Amino acid sequence: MSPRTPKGQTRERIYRFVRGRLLEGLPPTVREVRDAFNFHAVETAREHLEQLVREGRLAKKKGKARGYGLPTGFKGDPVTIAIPLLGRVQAGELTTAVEDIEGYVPVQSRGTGDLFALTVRGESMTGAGIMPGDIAIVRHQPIANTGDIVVALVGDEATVKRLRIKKNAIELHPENPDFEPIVPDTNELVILGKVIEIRRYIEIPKV
Amino acid sequence: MSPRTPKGQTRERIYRFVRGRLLEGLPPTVREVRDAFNFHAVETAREHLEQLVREGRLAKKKGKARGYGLPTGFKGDPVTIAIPLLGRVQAGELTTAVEDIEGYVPVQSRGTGDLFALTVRGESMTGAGIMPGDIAIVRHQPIANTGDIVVALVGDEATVKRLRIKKNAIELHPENPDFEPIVPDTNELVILGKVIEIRRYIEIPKV
DNA sequence: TACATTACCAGACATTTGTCTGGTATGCAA
DNA sequence: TTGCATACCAGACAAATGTCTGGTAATGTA
Repeated sequence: MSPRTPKGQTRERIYRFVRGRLLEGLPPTVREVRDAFNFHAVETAREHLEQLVREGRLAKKKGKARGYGLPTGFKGDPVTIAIPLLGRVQAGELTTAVEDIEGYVPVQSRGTGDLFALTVRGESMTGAGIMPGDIAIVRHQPIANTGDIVVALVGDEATVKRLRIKKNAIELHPENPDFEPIVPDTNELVILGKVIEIRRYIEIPKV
Repeated sequence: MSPRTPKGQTRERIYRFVRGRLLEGLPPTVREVRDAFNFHAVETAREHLEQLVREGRLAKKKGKARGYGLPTGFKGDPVTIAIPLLGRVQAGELTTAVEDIEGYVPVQSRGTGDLFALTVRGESMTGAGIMPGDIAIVRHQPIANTGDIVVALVGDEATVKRLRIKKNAIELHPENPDFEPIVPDTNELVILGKVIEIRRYIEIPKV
C-alpha cells in the first residue's frame, strides 16, 4: 500500500498531471494515472479523477477511452500553438508571408490575439534583461500603454523599447544608460505590438 | 457500400480530420474516423490510417486507444512537448515524479534528454540577463562544462550560476558584482542540470 | 472515545477500441 | 483478356480501458 497523503494534495497533483498530458496531446488513461502516482489499484486513480470531475475541474466523456479532459470549451483555457518567428520585420504591413518566417515557436495562448515572434537586435534593453539574440513573443496590436515594452517601427527599422506616452510626444525608452530615448515623429511611428514574453535559447537551436 | 473515391482524396481528408481532432485535444478512435466518413467497416478507416502512418504523415502508438497522432519523437525531429515546472527543487534526487509540479511549459525538444523547468530566485545572474521570476529550462544532467549556466544544489539550496571548473575546486559564479562566487565542498555540490533556455513571462501568466 | 470520511486496495466485469482474416467490386495496365 | 492494386466491406477476436463491488487502514471530528 502506498503511503496515505493528506487531504486533497494528491488530487491537486493529479489535476496537473492530466492537464499536462492534455498539453502533450494525448489524455491519460485511468491506468496511466495509476502508474504515474504509483497507486496499486486502478480504482484509486479513478476515484481521484471522478472527484475532480465533481469539483468541476475536469470534464469527462463517460465510458470513452482517455475521456478525461478539461471542462469543455471553457474560455481562457490555455492552448499550445505554434507562432511564426519572423526574420525581417519590414515597414508597413507585418508580412506573415512565408518567405520571412524563420521558424516556429510554441507558446501557450488563451486565444488573446495574433502572436508572432522576432529576434532582438542590439543592446538597448539589457537593463531589462533583454539581450541581443533573445526571442521576443509579441502580440500584434496597434496601441499600447505607458510602461509596456513594445515592438515599434520607426521609419524602416523595427526596435524593441519601453513605451512612454507624454503629453506632447511618444517616447521609446531604452533600458541601457549608453542609449538615448527616441522621440519619433508621430507619423513615422508604428506600434507593431506588445512584448508579452522573452526567450533566450542558450543551447537549443531555433527550429 | 459507400461510393469509391479517387486515389488519395479521402486519405487527405482523413489526415486533416485527425489533425483537427488533435488540436481539439482528443485524438479520434478508428471507429470515430469510420463514422466521420460514413464508412461501413472499421477496417476501411484503419487501412487509411495505417497508410498515412506508412507515408510518415501520422504516427501511432501500437495497440493503444486513440493512438494515432502527428509524428512525434522521431530522431532529430523537433517536437513540442510539455515539461514540468518544478516548485521546490529539493535535495537528493530530482523527483520528476509528480511531486511539486507547479505547471507545465511547452518546449520544442529533439528528444535530447530529460527537461524540466524552474523559477529563478534572486538577482545573482542579472548580468547574464537572468532576472528573478524568469523560468529556466533545464536539461537534467549530472555534469557540465566550464562556462555553462547550471542549476546546482549546494546543501539544500538550488541555485542558478555559471560553472567554473578549476584545478582544485569547482566554483559557482554569479553574474552580478554584488554577489560573491560560491566555492562549495565537492561533496555537498550536486549539479542538477544545464540551463538551455530562459523565459520571461511579461504578460501571460504561468499555466 | 466513537463515528464518519478519506485514501487506498484487489479483483472481476463490461465496454471501448485496435487488429486480424477473408471477402467483393472497380479501375488500370501489361 | 489477365493480373494487380485500390477502396471498400463483414465479422470475429484480442487488447486496452472504464466501471463496479466489496473491502482495509489511516485521518479527522464531534
